[in-house]
Amino acid sequence: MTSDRLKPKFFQSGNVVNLARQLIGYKIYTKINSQITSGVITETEAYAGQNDKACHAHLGRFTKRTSVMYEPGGIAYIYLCYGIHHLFNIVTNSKGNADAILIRAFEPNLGIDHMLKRRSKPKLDKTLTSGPGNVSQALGLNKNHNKKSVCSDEIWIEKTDNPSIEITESTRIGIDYAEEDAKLPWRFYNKTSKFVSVR
DNA sequence: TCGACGATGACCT
DNA sequence: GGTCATCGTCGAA
Repeated sequence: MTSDRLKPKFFQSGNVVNLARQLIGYKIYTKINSQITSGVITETEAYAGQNDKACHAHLGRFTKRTSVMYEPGGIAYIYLCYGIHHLFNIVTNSKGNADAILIRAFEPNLGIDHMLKRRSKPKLDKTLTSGPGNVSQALGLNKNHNKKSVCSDEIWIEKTDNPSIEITESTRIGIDYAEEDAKLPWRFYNKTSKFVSVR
């Protein structure tokens, strides 16, 4: 298994659905207060800018919150949901094209003790890092990391060559309001992993 | 200003 | 299966 750190150019591709699929099996790292945590991404969702009713920036909606999504790919979009949960997205595509990938789950690898502490949990189980709110909390991410690069020494992603991945596609979670776009198969997960929020 | 509501998760039965 | 905590953002007034 080889590893390569992804560069911003990787995230500036125009095909967010392809990128979301590719990220399954890649490794996400954060280094917060010199504590390194990492894991293998097991679940993602694609949000395709203005043509996607589920995306915050659909129809070119431009507000203070969504402005970060219009930046060139390779930075984080983190926002608060239900007043409680921070959701971690990666902005993709070129400047002006507001695409993003939501990271919904990963499989813990390094720094599990730090993640347990952040999540106030006694031991490792599936709920540590499945579900987008849990992902951000385990990695130590919050809205202070909004708009920061995901190709930096604080947050980065490594390409891996992992043959045991079996990718399944499905509809996205929690976006019933998006009408026909709610049916798009833009959620991807690794079938062989336990660390997936919904099957 | 203000009211409605959400890309959820934890805990209960 | 169901309930509910909890608050920033947005758009209407």
